[in-house]
Amino acid sequence: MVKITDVARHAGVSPSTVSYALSGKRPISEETRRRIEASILQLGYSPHAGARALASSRSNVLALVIPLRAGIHVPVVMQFAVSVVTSARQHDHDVLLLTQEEGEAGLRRVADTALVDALIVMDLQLHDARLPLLRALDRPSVLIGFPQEPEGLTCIDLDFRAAGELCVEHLAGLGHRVIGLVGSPPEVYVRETGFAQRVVQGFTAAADRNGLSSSVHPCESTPAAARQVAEQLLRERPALTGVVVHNEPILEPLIDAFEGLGLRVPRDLSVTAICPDELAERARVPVTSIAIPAAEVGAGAVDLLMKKLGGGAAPEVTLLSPRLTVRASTMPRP
Amino acid sequence: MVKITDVARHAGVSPSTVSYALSGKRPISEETRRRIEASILQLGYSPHAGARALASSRSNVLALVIPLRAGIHVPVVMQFAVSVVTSARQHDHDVLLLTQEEGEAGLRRVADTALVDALIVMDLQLHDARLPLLRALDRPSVLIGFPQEPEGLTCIDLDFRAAGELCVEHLAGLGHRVIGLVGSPPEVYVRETGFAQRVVQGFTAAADRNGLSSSVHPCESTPAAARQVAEQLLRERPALTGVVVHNEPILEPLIDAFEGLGLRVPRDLSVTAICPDELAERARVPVTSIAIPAAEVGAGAVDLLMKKLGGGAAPEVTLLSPRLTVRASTMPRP
DNA sequence: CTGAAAGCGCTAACAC
DNA sequence: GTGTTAGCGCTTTCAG
Repeated sequence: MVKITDVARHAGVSPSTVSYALSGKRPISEETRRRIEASILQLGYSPHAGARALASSRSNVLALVIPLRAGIHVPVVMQFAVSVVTSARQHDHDVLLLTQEEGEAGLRRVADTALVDALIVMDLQLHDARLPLLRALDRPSVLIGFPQEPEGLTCIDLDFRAAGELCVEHLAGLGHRVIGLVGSPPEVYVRETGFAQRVVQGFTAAADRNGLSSSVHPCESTPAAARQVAEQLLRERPALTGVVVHNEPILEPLIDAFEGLGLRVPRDLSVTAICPDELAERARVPVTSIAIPAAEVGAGAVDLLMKKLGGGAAPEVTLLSPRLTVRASTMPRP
Repeated sequence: MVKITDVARHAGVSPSTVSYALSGKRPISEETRRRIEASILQLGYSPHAGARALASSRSNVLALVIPLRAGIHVPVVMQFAVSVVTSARQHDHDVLLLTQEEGEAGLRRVADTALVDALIVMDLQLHDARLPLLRALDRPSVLIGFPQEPEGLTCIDLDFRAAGELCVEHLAGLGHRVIGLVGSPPEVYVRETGFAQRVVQGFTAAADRNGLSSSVHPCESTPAAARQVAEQLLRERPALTGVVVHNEPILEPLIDAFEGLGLRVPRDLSVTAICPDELAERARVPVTSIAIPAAEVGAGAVDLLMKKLGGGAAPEVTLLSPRLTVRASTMPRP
């Protein structure tokens, strides 16, 4: 193995000069720098990560905790992960993958052994057991998602409240006056990440603001439940012409159910959703939707972490603005 | 930060004794071990990963390269990844996540800097550009999937040939005499991972062995193509009663197409597939299928790597036997 | 702008 | 069964 002393000798300089040439932490004469670079290339030198970590107390590795819980949409998680890795690499960092399974112990382990410099945690519960630990850890962290109390933490996610509002604004702009939100399963509104509640808040607020008649319908993620909600909606609110869906698995079944009941989308009923683009695109009728900007969130999380690692302060709350993509499932009220 | 000398002093032993107590690399008296463990707990000691890596030339980290290519089924990739992480942890290793994007440079980087001890590479092309590098690297690696020439490498995957055979045996056992394989898009048979070819080989061999009349139909992954293949099959092979599908996206569309042409599944036509269970389960008619045993493959890959890291020899080829799950889409020939 | 040298915290001979 | 100690390869004062 070729080491820094080999390079130094070969270039006729001291090891520290090579080190500084590599890190840029002090000025090196053009001439010296070129000689060093040539030697590195010629000898095929790569600094030893462990030695570096030991001497500098920086591993240049980030931990990424990915969720395993049922009900999460896997492709989106993958998008987050890829985006985090890509962004991390741009900051000369690597990414260590942790599963939710290891829980607090895993976080503590990689932090305490100095395996990683910082952590990114996805998929937070409103009252996550890991929060106290994350607050206490000597290493910075960024959370993707929001717990009940973001105090003392750094969180980033799509602004789900604004997403709910934006869906309503879109429908209102098309002239719809009676709308419904078909939401996540009831239990999601109780525990979990709270994003479901925020969608409801945004939906309701925007509906009120625009003078729309609105109603909210939590719904299990089964076709049968979707059918039931569709029937109920038509029965109770015959003037309904707009629906917002925030429940990935039943997007298609719900549309099927409405069509089975004689409503054509979008002729009789406009449908918007908060869901991954791929799902919205692939539906029988491509659905006007707001996607989770996984790439932006991932990159943003890394940027925040880098700022903190650099000693800077990061905002506790970072909300990304939703963007609505108009597709074939919405049109002006008949 | 509390270090090994602190623990040693606190426990009244030498640093090396603490080290050996931790690694188990030499016998420690019961009494001493207890004192050390108590001190570790009391002081909250965690060994510094970098220092460890430097002194032992072992980082206890594995690299996992995940694919990004279009056409791969994301949930399966995630299953692999989770399984690798879980298995690695059981061997006291962590997992560094690399994306395909970095290519050879990424592999070289993490290997040369001694960031990782070994590598797992997913989603190999038949003639993968990374193969020479993997063969030359001073660190062991395991490939999930098979290149054209596995010589000098260690590969593991589902036995796709046996999977093709098993589907046919199942249909033959139900009395079907005329069967077809609806396969992956044509281009997949040319480049890519070669698993598609192996399914065809198994399918054809088993059909011949059982005296069945068989035909193979590559198919684009679009509903339109699926419809076309269905029509063609009915036209050219009116006696057809069994179909094997090896093309995830069109599994449902193909069944729809057959039903649209007046065939009921499974009454008139038995359908089996090679695809993730979730897909097979969720179909309109739950499909008898062979899944990719992602958890087993991931765990197997880690086991092979550990064997190699331990200085042992690992077989070049490890094929996992397919398991067929009977669901509602197959029944005896009418 | 460059060098010398003292560690970083741990492991693994080597000694007993 | 335990202790002593020499590194592992790099970074970073301190000195010039």
